[in-house]
Amino acid sequence: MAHKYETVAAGIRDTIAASLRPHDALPSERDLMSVYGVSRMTVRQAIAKLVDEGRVYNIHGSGTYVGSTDLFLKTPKLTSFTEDMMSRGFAASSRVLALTSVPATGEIARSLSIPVDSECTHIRRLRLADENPMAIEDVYLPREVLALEDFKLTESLYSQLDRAGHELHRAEQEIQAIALDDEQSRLLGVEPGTAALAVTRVSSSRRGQLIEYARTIYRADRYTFQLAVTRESEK
Amino acid sequence: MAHKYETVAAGIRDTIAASLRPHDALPSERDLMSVYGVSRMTVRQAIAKLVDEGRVYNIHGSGTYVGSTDLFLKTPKLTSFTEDMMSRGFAASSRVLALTSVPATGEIARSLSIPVDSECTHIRRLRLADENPMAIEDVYLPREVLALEDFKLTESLYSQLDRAGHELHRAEQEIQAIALDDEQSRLLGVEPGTAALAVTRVSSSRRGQLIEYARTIYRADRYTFQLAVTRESEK
DNA sequence: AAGTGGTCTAGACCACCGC
DNA sequence: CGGTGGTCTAGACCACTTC
Repeated sequence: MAHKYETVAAGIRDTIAASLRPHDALPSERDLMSVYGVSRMTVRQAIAKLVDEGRVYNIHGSGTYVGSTDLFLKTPKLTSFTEDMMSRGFAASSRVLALTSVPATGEIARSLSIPVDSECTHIRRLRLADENPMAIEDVYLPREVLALEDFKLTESLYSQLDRAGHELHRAEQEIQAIALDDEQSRLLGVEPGTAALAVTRVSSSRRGQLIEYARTIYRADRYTFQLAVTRESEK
Repeated sequence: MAHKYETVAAGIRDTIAASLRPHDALPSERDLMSVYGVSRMTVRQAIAKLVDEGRVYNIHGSGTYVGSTDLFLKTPKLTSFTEDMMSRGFAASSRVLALTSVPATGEIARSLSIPVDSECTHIRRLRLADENPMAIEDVYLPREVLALEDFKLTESLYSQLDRAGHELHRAEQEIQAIALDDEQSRLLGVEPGTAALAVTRVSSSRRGQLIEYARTIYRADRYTFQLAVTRESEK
């Protein structure tokens, strides 16, 4: 536990779990200062982290309160399919359908800011959750990021990118509803024309370098997208 | 402009717009202190706000940099349909399809933590963007929150809730892909069986009181959901 | 009026990056 | 090694809620 505010945040989490119920008030920030022997700013940083996690909320002038247990979703994070399935309680696996080098189409080139027809590594996988088809995933990477011959089937894509110095940090996603074509429905094991969720993602490194263009098509009956939002209290 | 950090943030925004390009470095925090005549914490608070907006990013030990212009989506906020359409460049309007008092179904009662069959105000509207059908919206409110006879067709639902002391603050949304049934497709002006996006939302006040259960069905060809995510740098 | 969270100051030291 | 952002202190005053 490196930083003090993390220690404080962990302590508050434990207090909540042990003795507080939703909408109960936390001790005041000044009380927490003396309890943990830290300055007020450190307490506030700890509380800010808990707010970000959705565990507590503030009311100016009144106090800090425990959030409702049922509304406990935090803002979604950039995750791999495997991580996403784990958090949903499934075991992830996959079948590689294609592993090729392809020229970038207009859409992919524009999204990754690379020239049209420049070489990309394309990985198409059928993604399974508890051995059942869940999604079809197409990932495109500029050859400079990961060359086809360097990709290892046995290691997760993200850890290979990490090792190559292309750690992902941020992504923009677009979520659409589509109707499955014949091939997609066959792979996912549903009727052609069935509705499905399509998530298009462009991921970048901390430095803003565009790394990955991915499109994932999920079975609508097995996958939904969840998301907590707050009202922008514009100032 | 009440607070200093907002003034600083606005100043930095202007600087970026006037003279910086993506991935250019901002002045260091210590420089910004003297430029704006504020303490370091105030500078950091301003930068934190800009990071939240997706305009800049930090690299520890190196500097603060301007974000890519094209990836400029912030995390989605809790908005009314009208606000959402405005931000997408459409003029919103609506046609009320139904305005009734109904007993809460199991799903709605569970979501709002009220007894099954307790009375709810139900508002069903066809939502239009630039006069074209965009979505069908069903909103359910506990009678205690807003009684049927108190609802005014001429005023936005959210401002009525505000006045009644039920200001919305947070919501959880679930996004699904569905196939439209006959009635839905007729209202939206598309073929039956077409894929559509369904967003189910449970909204609560700052105090955690559950206020609103809403389900909105969007035409998939006119509406997509956009969302920026970051990788959880777990510590 | 008392107590709460929100903003702000003027310092300090640490962890990391790049030369 | 110098400069950067990240953490932290010990105060202060302000804005808001509650009684």
